[in-house]
Amino acid sequence: MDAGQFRALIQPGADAESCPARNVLDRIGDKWTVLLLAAMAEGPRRFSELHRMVPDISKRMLTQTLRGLERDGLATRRVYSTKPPSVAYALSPLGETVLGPLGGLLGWAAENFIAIRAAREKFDAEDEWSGYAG
Amino acid sequence: MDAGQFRALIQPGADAESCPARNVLDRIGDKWTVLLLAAMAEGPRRFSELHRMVPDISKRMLTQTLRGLERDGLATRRVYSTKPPSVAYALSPLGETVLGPLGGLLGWAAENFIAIRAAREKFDAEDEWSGYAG
DNA sequence: CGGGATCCAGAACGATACTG
DNA sequence: CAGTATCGTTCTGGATCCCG
Repeated sequence: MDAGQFRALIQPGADAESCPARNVLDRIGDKWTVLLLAAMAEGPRRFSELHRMVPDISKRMLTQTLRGLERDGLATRRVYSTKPPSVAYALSPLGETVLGPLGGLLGWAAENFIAIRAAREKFDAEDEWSGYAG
Repeated sequence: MDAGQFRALIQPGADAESCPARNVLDRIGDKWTVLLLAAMAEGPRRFSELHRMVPDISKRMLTQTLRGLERDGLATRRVYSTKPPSVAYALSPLGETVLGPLGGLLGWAAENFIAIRAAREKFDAEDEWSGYAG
């Protein structure tokens, strides 16, 4: 993709509500959404199963994040009236389609993480000298 | 990409500091980083130029976000000792490489935004009925 | 088991004023 | 012009308790 196309995707001047880029970034930019998309990538999972796959999430955020995905049509929620009740979450067809683009970005992250870390450490080291006070 | 590869990119159980996925998402998930990457996609820009391209950012956040990009090695900062001084920001070679994967995700957002909006409105409409109290 | 309700700490962000 | 410093707000997410 060239730079011009890239700028078009941002819609400069558009408010956050009507900008597709900001909308999707607001969702995947939160703390847990991507982890849960990954957890559901291989198939449906129960609530407690998702909680085990992402151990450091609180029940509150697990519920809330799944609600958000369901609201956006990326995941589906099915309730089974067993005793005690069980609930299964799965990616919707739409949700499946995000795995490709998202995986591309995460792949980039994995490939370049070393370089990023190195840049960070170098930057921080130089910053220490600029803070030098004699 | 298949689901197994997707899960590998997440590194379940890894702390946020050492997880490439969480690191890159923490950066692009903030309010301004992607807008600024887009603004620099076509070439170097001056500080005030970036401010005009992203009008609703405060100077504080503009500086802070650019610092973050510089720290991660995605952007470069060059100071020209003119009078008054001017500063130019540009994508680094590493920064250029993120435009592809990021553009893929933003393209997905643009393509599916209508469907997401529709799902949202449907979900919210049904929620109103579940809140019905007689 | 799968949540909802409430409270609270910290981070992110905006507004304003000041500076070399 | 290109920032820095400070303050105040808003927003996010964790902790805890309660429910069918």
